[in-house]
Amino acid sequence: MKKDKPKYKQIIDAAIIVIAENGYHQSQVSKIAKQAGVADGTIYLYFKNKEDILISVFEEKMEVFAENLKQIIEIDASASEKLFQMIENHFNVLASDHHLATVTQLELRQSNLALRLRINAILKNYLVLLDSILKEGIENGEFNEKIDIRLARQMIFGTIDETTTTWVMNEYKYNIIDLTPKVHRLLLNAIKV
Amino acid sequence: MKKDKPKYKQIIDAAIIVIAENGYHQSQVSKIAKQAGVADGTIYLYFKNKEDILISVFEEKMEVFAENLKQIIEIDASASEKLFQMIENHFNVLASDHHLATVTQLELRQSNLALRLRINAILKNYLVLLDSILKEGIENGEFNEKIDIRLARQMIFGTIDETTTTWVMNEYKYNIIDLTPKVHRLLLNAIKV
Amino acid sequence: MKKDKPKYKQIIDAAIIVIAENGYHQSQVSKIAKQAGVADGTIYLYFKNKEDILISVFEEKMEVFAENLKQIIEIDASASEKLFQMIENHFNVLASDHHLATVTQLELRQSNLALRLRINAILKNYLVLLDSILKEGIENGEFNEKIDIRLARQMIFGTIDETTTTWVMNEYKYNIIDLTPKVHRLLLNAIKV
Amino acid sequence: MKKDKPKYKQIIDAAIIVIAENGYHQSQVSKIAKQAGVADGTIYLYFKNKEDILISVFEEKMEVFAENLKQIIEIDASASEKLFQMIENHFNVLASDHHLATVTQLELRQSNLALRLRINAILKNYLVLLDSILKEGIENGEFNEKIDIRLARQMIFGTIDETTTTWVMNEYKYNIIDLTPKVHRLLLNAIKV
DNA sequence: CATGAATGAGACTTCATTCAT
DNA sequence: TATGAATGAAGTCTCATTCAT
Repeated sequence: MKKDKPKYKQIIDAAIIVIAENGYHQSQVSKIAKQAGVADGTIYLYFKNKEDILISVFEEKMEVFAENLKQIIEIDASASEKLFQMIENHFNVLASDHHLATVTQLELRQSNLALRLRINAILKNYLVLLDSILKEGIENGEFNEKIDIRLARQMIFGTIDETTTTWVMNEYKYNIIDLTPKVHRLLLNAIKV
Repeated sequence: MKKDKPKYKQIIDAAIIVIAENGYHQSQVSKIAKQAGVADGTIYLYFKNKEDILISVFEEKMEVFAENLKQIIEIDASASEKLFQMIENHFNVLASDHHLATVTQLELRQSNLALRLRINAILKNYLVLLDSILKEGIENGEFNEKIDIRLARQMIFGTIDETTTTWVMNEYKYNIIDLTPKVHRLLLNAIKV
Repeated sequence: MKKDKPKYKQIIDAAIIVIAENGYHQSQVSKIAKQAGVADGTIYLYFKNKEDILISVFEEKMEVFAENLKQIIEIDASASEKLFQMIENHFNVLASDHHLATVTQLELRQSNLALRLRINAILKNYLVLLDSILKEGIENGEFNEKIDIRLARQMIFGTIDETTTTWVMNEYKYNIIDLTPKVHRLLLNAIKV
Repeated sequence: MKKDKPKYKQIIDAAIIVIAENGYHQSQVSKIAKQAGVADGTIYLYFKNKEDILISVFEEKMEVFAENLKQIIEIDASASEKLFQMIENHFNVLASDHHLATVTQLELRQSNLALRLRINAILKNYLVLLDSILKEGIENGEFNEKIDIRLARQMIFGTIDETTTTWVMNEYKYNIIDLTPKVHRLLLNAIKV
C-alpha cells in the first residue's frame, strides 16, 4: 500500500506546509517536491497528478475528524453532550495546526470545482456521523422531533465552518476553542425541544 | 460615470453567464467579450483587469441584496419577521437567477485569496445590516440578550450560505424558497428568548 | 501647408516632452495627444502615423542644426574656425534643450530600424555640409590632403555623438559647451596638415 | 554552471541569427527556441526572461573583444601599435560574423533604455582597457600629455562605432578591415605628440 | 476640422507532466 | 525506485488606428 510508505506522508505534510505558506496558486509541484525532499518526478510515483495530492491531503486530515467523531458518538453521553464534543473536537484539531486550518478554510477552496466536488464527497462521511447524533437526540427526546435533519446538519456545519473561517481570516487572533460553549448553546437552542 | 454606460452592465451580465456556463477557470476574457458582443480590448475600457470584472460582478449583485435588506429593515415589523424577510429575499434573488447563484456559491470561491478578501469587504456591508436586525430584536425583547451577536451573525450567514450552496450543488432540484420557513424557525429558535 | 498650422508644431513639441519624460516605449499616441491638448484622432489629421510624428520631430529639429551650420559655412573664417563653430553650435542647441537631447541621443534610437534609416537620410544633409567644411580646409591647405573625407566625417560625427550621449547619460552633470575647445583641438589634430 | 552547458551557447547563437535575420522587434522567443532546436520553455531554464537573453548575447560576445584586447595590451609593442591592433581586432571580429555585426550595431540599440544601460555597463570594461593604452602612450611620450583621456577614449570609440555602423548600414559592401590603417592614422594624429 | 469610443492582433512566460537514465 | 531536464499549451493586456458623429 502506497499510503504506508514514508514518502507518501512526507509529501502530504510538505503539501500542507507549502500551501499554507505560499497560497494555493503559488504551490507548484516542484515546491512541494523540494519541501518534501524528493525529486519532482517522485511525486508521480505516489500520486496520479497534482489534484490527487490535494484530495489526499483532505482525505488524510478529514480522517482525523471522522475518527474522533466516531469515538465521540460511541461514548456514553447525551446527544447534546456529543454535539458539544464534536464542536470542541473540530475547533481543537484546527487550533492545534494553523497550517492545516489555513489550507482547509482558505486555500483548498480556490481549487477547481471538480476537486471541490470530490472534497465534498469526503466530507459526506463526516456529515453522516453528524446526522446520527441528531437522530439519536430526536429519538431520545432531547431534540425537537419536528426539525429537518438535513437543514439542521447544514446549519451546524455552516455555523462551524463560518466561525472557523472568520477565525482564520482574523489570523488566529483569539482562541477559537473558547467559543465552543457559546456555539454549542446557540445551536442547541435551535434544535432542542 | 463608467458604471452607468450600457456596455458596463452588458459586460457584467456576460461575465455571469460565461462563468456560470464554463466555470471560473475556463472563463477567458475573450469569451466574456464575445458573449457581451464587444471586442476584447473594449473590456479594458471599463475594467482595470480581469479581477476587476469579477469584483464588479460581486459588487453589483451584492448591491441588490443590500438594497433589499435595507428596505426590509425599514418596514414596520418585528425583528423575527425581518429575519424571515431577509432569508426569503436571499433565497429569492438567487432562485430567480441560477447563473448568479452558481457564480456566487461555487465559481467565485475559486478566485485567489486577494480577490476573496475584497469580496469579503463587500459582504461586510450586508453583515452589518444583519447585525442591526439582531440588535433591534435584543432591544425589544424578541431575542435573547445573552447571545453573542457576532456568533449569531456567523450562524445565520453560515446557515444560509451552506443551505444555498447545497441547493446549487444539487443543481436546483428543489425550490429553495420553500425552505424559508424551516430555516427561519431553526435560526429563530437559536436566538429567541 | 500642414506644417504651418499651429497644431502641427503643438504636436511636435508635445511629442518631444512626452518622449523625454516617459521614454520611447512609454510614449503612446494618446499621451502625446493629451500633452498637445488635442484628441487622439486629431493627430492623424496632421501625421500619417506614429512613425511620421517621430520622423517629423527629427526633421524639424535637424533643420535647426542644418540652418545654423549653413550660416556657419557662409561666414568668412578659416575651415578650422568653422569646425569649431559647428561643434559649439551642436553642443549649444542640445544644451539649451535637455528634452531634445534626451530624445535624439537616447530615446529615438530605440525606434525600429526602418525609422532609423529614415532618420539617417535626414542626417545626410547635415553630413554633406560637414563634408564641405572638410573640402574647403583641404583646398586651402588647412587640412591634410591625404585624409579620407568620408572617414574624417565619420570620426567627427562619431566623436560629437559619443561625447553628447555620454553627457546625456551622465544626466547633464557638467556643461557640455565647455568641452568645445578640447574636442575641437582633438579633431583638428587628426586632420590638420 | 548554466553557461557551460551546451544548450546555453546553442540559444545564444540562435538568438544572434534570429535577431540579425528578423530584426529586434520580430525576434519572438518562440522563433529563437525554434532556431535553437529546443522548446519555448527550455529557454527559461537558462535565461530569466527575454531581456536576459539579449544581455547575455552582448556579454558573451563582448568577452571576445575584451579578451583579445587584454592580450593586445600585454604584447611588447608601442602604444600606437597597440591602438592599431585594437582597431584591427574590433573590425576583424565583426567582419568575421556579419550576423553579430548587425545585432550589435543596429538591432540591439532598439532595446529599451534599461537594457542599453546594462549593455553600457558591460562596455565599460572594454573602455577601461582602451584607457590603459592611452595612459601608457602618454607615459612613454608617444601621446600628447595634454589630451583629455576621457575625451580621447570617446573619440576613439565613437569613431570605431560610427565607422562600423556605416559599414553595416551599407550592407558590408566594402571590406571594413581595409579601413584599419586609415582609421588608425586619423586617430593617432589626434593624440600623438 | 475635431472628437474619442471602439477595435483586435499578437507575444511572453508558467508549470504540470513525462521519460531516458 | 528515483531523478530532473525538457516539454509545449495557453491567456491577459496594450495601443496604433479608424470612423461615425
